[in-house]
Order: sequence, then C-alpha cells, then structure tokens
Amino acid sequence: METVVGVERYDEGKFEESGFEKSSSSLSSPKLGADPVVYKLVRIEGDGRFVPATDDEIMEVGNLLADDKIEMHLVADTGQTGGCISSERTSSGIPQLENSEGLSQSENTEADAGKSNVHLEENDPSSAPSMNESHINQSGSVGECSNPPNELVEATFGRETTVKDKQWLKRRITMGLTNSCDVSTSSFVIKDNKLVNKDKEENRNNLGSDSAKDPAVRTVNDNCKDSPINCSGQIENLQIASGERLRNSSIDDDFGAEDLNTEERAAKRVRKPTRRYIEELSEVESKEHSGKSIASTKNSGLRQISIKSNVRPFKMARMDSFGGSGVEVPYVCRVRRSRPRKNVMALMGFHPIGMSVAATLVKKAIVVHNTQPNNESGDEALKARSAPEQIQQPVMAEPEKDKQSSPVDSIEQGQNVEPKHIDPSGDTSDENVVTVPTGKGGIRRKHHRAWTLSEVMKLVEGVSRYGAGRWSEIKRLAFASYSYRTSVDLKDKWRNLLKASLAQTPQDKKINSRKHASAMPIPAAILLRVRELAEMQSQVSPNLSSGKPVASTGRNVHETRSSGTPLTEPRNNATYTPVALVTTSSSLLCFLFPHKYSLSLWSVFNLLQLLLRSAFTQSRL
DNA sequence: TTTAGGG
DNA sequence: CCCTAAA
Repeated sequence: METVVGVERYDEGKFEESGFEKSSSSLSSPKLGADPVVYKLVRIEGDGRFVPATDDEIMEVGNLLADDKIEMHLVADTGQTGGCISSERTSSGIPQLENSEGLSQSENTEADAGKSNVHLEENDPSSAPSMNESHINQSGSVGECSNPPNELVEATFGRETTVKDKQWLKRRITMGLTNSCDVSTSSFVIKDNKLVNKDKEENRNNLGSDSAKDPAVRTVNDNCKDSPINCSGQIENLQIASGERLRNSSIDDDFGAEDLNTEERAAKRVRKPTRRYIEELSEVESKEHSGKSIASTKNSGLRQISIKSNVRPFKMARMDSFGGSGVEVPYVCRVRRSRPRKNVMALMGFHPIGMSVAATLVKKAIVVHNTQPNNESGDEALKARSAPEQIQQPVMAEPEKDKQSSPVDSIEQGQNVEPKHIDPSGDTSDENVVTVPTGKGGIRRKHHRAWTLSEVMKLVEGVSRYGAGRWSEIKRLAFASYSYRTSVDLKDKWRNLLKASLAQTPQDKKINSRKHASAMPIPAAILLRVRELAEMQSQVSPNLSSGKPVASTGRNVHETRSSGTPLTEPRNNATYTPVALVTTSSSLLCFLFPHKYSLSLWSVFNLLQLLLRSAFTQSRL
C-alpha cells in the first residue's frame, strides 16, 4: 500500500492534528502553511532507485488523498517529529511522497527572531545547567524516535528532489550550510538565544548566497518556543549551534555528527586533536572516571546506573562529534577567524580608560576570551549535570535575585561569544602552560589562566548574589561553565579584585593606566562594584572604603562574619547600586536587542558605564 | 570538603 | 596560583 508521509507542522502555537493516516504509523496533520513542502511522488524501484511517479500513480494517490480530504501539499516538517519521521520510510516499491520545498519560509521576520530571543533569554542564563538537564531529559523523552532530532533546516530550498530519505537530505544540506549541528547529545550551555541568531546571521553572511537558511533556522527556533519537548531536537541544535559559536566555531569544520550512521561518519572530515584538547579531554575523562568510581564504590544499584547513564551520552556525543573515524576532533579546533565587528571598534572609544587603552583592553579581552570556552565545553556538560538545581526563570524578575538569571550572565554570554569570532590569534592552547620562576632558581609549571573580563564580571555578579565567601556556591552556580576555575580561584580573584578596588579610589581612577601594559585592566565600573559589594557585605568598612588601604579590612571581615551576619542578606541591595545598574542596563539591552547588542556588549557596557558614571559621580561620589 | 589566609 | 590550616 501507499504510505503517505505525514508531517507535523507547528504553526501558530499549536499542533493541529487531523486524521491523516494511511498505512503508515501515526501521522499528524499537514497544515498548509506559508511554507509548504510539496511532496513529490516517486516510485522506489527494486534496486532502490527513485523513479518519478507516473501521472497515473499520482492520480491514484491523489484520489486516495482526496478521499481523505487531504491535500497533497504537505507542510515541511520542522523537525519536531524528529527521528520519528523515519516512519515514512517504507520498503515497498510503491509511490511515496517526497518533498521539495518552497522558499516562502524564508519570509520569517526579524520580529520572530526577536520574539524567540526574548523567550529563550527568559531562561535564566545562569541556569544553563538546568537547561542542559532539561534538554537532556527531553532528548530522552523523544527517545522512542529512532533517529536523532537533527533537522536544522528544511530541506531543499525550492529544488525538487527525489531523494527519499529526508534525514539524509537534510543532513547533507545542513552539512553544507550550517555552522554546527554536531554533538546532538552533548550538552552545551547555550544561554541566550540571541547568540544563536547572531550565529545564523554570521552564517548567512559568511555563506553569502544561502540566506534562506537563516530564516529556516529561525522558523525552527520559533516553532520551538512553545513546544520544548517536541522541539527538543531543535533546541538542542540551537544550543549546539550557540555552543559552537561559544567555542570559536568555524564554519569549515562543523560537519554534523548528529547521528551515528557510519556511512555518514565516513564522509566526515578527520581532524587531529590539539595538544590542549588531549590534555583537557584527559582531564574530563579522569573526572568522569573518578566520579564513576567514587559512585560505584560508595553506592551501588540504581545510583550507579544513573550516574553511568549520565556520563555515557556525553562521551558518546564527544566521540560522535569527532567524525567517528577514530580521530577525535576537539572543540578547540573550531576557531573562527574573522575580523572584529565594526561596532565594537566604533564604540570602543567610549571606554572610560581611553581609546588606546580601551583598544588594548578589548583586544586582550578578545584574545583571552578565546582561550576559555575551549575546554569548558566538555567540562561544562559534566558540570551541568552536577548542578541541576537551577531552574529556568524569567529574566525580568530580577529583584528576587535568588536564582534568577544574572544580567551579567547575559553580558558574559555576549562577550564570550562576540570576541570569539574575532579571534585572530586562534587557538591559544599552549598559553596555559607557563613556567614560573619560583624565587630560588626553581621553575615550576604554573597552571595560569588569565582572568577574562567576563569571568571577572561573573565573579562579581556571583558575589553579589551569593555573597563573598560562598565560593563553592558561586563556582557551582555561576561558574559552572568555567571548569578550570576552582572555588579557591574565585576566592583569590575576589581578594585581588577587592584589593584593586580599594586601591582605586574615585580620585585616582587613572590608576589603571599605569604600567600594566601586560595585564588587562579591570574596568573602573567593575572595581567600583566590587567595592560596593564589599562594603555591603561588610568585607570592608564603609568608612574606610573611600580609598583606604586594606589594612583594617581583615578585622572587619572577621567581626562581621563571626557576628553571624548572613552574607546573603545584603546582596539584594547590592543589585541596584549605580554600577549594578550599569551592568543590569547593558545586559538588558542585550536581552532586548540581541541582534543589535549582543555583539558589542562591552561597548554597550562601556557606554552605559560612561554615561551613568558621569551622572552618579557628580551627584554621589 | 570548603573556606580563609599566607606565600 | 599554590599550599595549608581549620572547620
């Protein structure tokens, strides 16, 4: 019998279903939307070739369809059906429906993108772990689908094709078009969707003529927003895409590893892992193992199993993404090399420190940024699983800061993302190994990793939320993605920041311009914020805060601490100090106008900082 | 194991 | 950043 392939279309917020079923399995309804995919009848010959259906056959099927009052125009499946589409595949040599596609879906508007942006950003950026969790779970929930959900784009851009295997077709196209569609089961942390859209735009730009893809992705994206479960595939892909971007993705080396088909693997490019990757992977692996062994020694039975099952997909995903040829391709390699965005350059001048310094600063930030995400990708996933307590929450609910998303998070996202593309220096993998002369002629290897601005901001934000001293908490919640930063690191950094902030008085702001050519200066606003937080959390005596040595700090800390003052208490207040307002504002801008600001977050930040500080400095400082 | 603090 | 003491 004929098998009519039904596809689901998620349209206007709901699935519409109709009893469009033939001999095949569950078929959902086709809705004739703005972007129909026309299924073309083909016959599958005995040898597997596809032969265009004859008119008679078409008539025949047409009648059948007519009986069911179904149009032959089916709408493209946007991927919600995920691997379930595979049900379309039949072994009979009977006319089948096959799709080609109109381009109308490229009509999707920017507004849609914005909508979805906002939507996704409502997910607490800092709750990335939970997002990972959820999407993992979602992935699991679609588990009954035999194929991985990996449709990023609808497939044929107006061309007819007799290719029957949609999955395959899409994959092919996707491979050619998209920047990333690999590691479908690994959990990247994608916090703001705007990055994804930027990503797409980037792709479009870089791919030149293939602009149709972008809207397609947006469509998927849009469709996803109200149907997380069904769209888990897309979400995943989007996340991956974003994740890729976060880690210096490059267009040329992202052959999707979405599925495990060996045939696909064979075609994938093979890459040699970098030294850094190997190092980091071994790190990750050792962590996994240690985690496993601990678990298995300490617990038995179900616990063990659950842990295993958690770890496993990750590993598989990694292996999978490497092309399957036994060669592992580290994310590290996905470095995108391109020039800085012009708006960055344009706005850089707003940096309070001054143009040249600002330029240096940004440059360094850019360079440094590129170093981070490389090895966080792996650990990130692991951490994510270990920090499932976070829940997605709307951004706007800022005031109840407890588990809310942090504006800074978003900023960091942008920052992390933005400069990444810029990175000219490429893989900085070898920079981490630094030999440090230890006084008496000894030279030891120091595992030094420069703190990026975004990390600093995250730290500051973390302190503001959880309180200084709750380093492990901050690490776990705010620094989940920075596996290489330990809670001790956070503490140390905070200590340094504190010192710096106290050294830098409103009177002598130029302090940053001193001979620190090599060290990236920390923006005054951040230091300001640090001191504010310190004051509020009584790490520093307010009266001394106006630019005094750190001398009495310790005593105050102890007194306050021992007095039992909950450090978490002041943090709500800390949120809306002037500097906090700056950060919040800039991140809000990025939230609201991602396509405008996500790529120049620091610029925005600095601009606002300049404006607000000039205002506050006069009236308050 | 986490935190604080010295080196 | 490392190390260690203390909790």
